[in-house]
Amino acid sequence: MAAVNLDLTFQALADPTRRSMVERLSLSPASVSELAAPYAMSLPAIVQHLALLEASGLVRSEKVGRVRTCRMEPAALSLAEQWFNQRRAEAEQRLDRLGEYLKRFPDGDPT
Amino acid sequence: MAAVNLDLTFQALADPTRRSMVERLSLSPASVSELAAPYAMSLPAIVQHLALLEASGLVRSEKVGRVRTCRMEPAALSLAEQWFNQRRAEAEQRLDRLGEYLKRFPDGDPT
DNA sequence: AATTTACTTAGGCAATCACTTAAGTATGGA
DNA sequence: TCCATACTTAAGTGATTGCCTAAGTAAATT
Repeated sequence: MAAVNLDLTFQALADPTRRSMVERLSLSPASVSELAAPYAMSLPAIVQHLALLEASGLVRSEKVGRVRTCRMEPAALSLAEQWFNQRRAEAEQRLDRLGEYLKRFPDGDPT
Repeated sequence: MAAVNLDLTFQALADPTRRSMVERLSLSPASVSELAAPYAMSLPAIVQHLALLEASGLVRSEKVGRVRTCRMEPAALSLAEQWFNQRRAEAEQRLDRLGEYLKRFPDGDPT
């Protein structure tokens, strides 16, 4: 099972190159060279980005012959999504409590 | 208007201290000292984390007297959420196309 | 067997990060 | 007016990041 951890996931997504690699792989799997093609940087640089994406669990890859094929691991994305959903839920709870309060004391502070 | 940018947002969320500060502020606004209280690190370190959270647009703060009060800026969170939704939508489209394909050629490759 | 393709490994380098301590500056209370 | 509170500014340090070039290795292709 891939290591899924929010630190590494958000870290991986913080870089525009890596985020755009994720966008590419969300469409379909690709080889390292295909993945590298759109970027001006060296292949080793791309492979380093890929290593971070794999460390975060967002991407997995396997080598067949001399070609390494990379694909998304959707579970890692959904872990991050859950974190956002929790924050949103808390914010909404807070607004609900405020709403209740205002319903009971429409003119402001009860003191 | 706060600068909202995915690089800075994910960068901000990649650090466990900052993420936990966001979790705290999702519950209610807090002063800098309140925000700093749970952590072992120095106040300047906390203020630096806060600066990054503000740079990302996730948090906004204002100073009244000698107290700076920090609160969440929900719009910045939802920008990041949208990015995840788009990735998920793409992954689902891909699976839909695969499903269509399998419906037409249930025994595999048509060649 | 020689060459090309597709990565992989190793090392280096400048910039940024996550802290630190020390020394400020306002503000508010006794 | 003195003192504590709530930050704020500045400067330094070691570790990590995001690249690079150069030199591998191993699997096809010719």
